[in-house]
Amino acid sequence: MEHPPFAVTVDLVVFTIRDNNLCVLTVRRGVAPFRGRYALPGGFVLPDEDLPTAAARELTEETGIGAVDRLHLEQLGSYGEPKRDPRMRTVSVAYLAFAADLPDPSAGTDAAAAEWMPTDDAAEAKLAFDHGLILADGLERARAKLEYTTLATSFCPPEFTIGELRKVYEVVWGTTIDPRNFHRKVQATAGFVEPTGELTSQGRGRPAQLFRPGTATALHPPIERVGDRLPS
Amino acid sequence: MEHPPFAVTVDLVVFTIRDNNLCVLTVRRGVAPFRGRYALPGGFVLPDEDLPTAAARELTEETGIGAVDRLHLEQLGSYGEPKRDPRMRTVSVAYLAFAADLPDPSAGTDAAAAEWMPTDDAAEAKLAFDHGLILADGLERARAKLEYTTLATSFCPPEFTIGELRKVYEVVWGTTIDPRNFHRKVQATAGFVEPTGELTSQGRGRPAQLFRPGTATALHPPIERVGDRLPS
DNA sequence: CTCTGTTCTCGTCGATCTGACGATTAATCA
DNA sequence: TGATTAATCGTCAGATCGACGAGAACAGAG
Repeated sequence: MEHPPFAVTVDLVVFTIRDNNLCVLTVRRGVAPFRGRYALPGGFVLPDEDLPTAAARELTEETGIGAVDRLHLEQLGSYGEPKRDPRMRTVSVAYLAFAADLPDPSAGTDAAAAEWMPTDDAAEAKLAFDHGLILADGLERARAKLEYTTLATSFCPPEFTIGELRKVYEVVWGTTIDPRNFHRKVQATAGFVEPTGELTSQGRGRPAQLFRPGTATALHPPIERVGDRLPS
Repeated sequence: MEHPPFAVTVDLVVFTIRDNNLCVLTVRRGVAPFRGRYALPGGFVLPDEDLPTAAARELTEETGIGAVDRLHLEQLGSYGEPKRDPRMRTVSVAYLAFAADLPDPSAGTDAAAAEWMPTDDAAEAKLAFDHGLILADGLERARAKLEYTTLATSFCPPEFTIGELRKVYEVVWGTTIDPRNFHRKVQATAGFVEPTGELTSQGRGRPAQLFRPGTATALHPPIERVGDRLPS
């Protein structure tokens, strides 16, 4: 039994929240196949490169997002359907990333093709290859992760209010959450957030306390994903 | 940018429970590298084969376990560290499977090298390649899955008692669980188990009701993984 | 046959958590 | 100044959980 040659790629599902919308990072393809269609950023793994390294490199190359920024990166899964790429047999290892709101990737970098697209639009845009499936899997993973981990803080700036953190849950889940119960829950979970001792001075309404991410990574007990689903 | 050639393999972490022990399916390698060492079953993906198909095929070829048997199969993750296989650059897609107690794979099949090994022994046996890492990831995934899914029934025969189901949790988690609270919890979760209406006639103690797996796949709320950790 | 040990099954009780929601505080906006 | 908005603190009833008591129904020992 020989070992048939495969091409191995990494693809990235990078989420952020912009303007109260969950957005995914996309690139417009300049070459066939799927020329002109939107796709997830990604590319071939180099001969001497680890998979997470390849994911980080492709992200930087195509979008200018560097390791400098606070970024969560985890493996999502692999996709190897024989005809997923009409050119050759490929297996793609998908990675999932959560990013705080970042400057437009198209400004000032060599990756002018990259842009943030609301996930609703991306679902309708018929992404290239099987990237629509990968995006759907990433979305479900992201929603599930908010339930039992502290990763929602990855969507926030270094210092944030509990209201901003709640907005993350509401945007990703497409629900509304009672501010009072959420506030109680977050405060009661040791290590979720740490107070900085300072207050916000902007926006309307009563000023809010500022918090930093805490040291905990898991939520016990989790934050249940229920509530009124918004029409979207 | 070219596409460097990779070999793509599937590796399988197959768990079952034998004699009150969580066991993993292993094969003894007959060729270099790692000749004579134990490894997870697996092999190369064929040119026109989907990844889950390759996993199922390798499982049948190497162990005789067919699709006939009740078996849960899910993707665990991919491993592509450049030097994980000294022969060539490979990426392995690992799959995780839960099986009910099955006959010895070495009996009557062409896969005489396969055997069930207690996970504790496997952790000490220094598996070939990075299979020790893959096993550890599979073990953690399996333990987590029992918390919030109904997959514990995959370890049971088609009809089982609540006591047998509880034993699955105890063995996989290495804990003891209060039989009365577990009984209440399982009964209160709609769709977890369905009564067959019959009783067991074997074993000591009061006969127990027999159950089938229900239609639910997720547990809301989950069964918390706490309790007295056994020394093991 | 009786006793003992084992396992299944049903219940109770207090602590904790949750969802719904009232009320106050402190800012901005008209 | 009054309306609006958002943050924060409390209250309360219902659900759930862990710890544990108690009875039921079997097998095996003496």
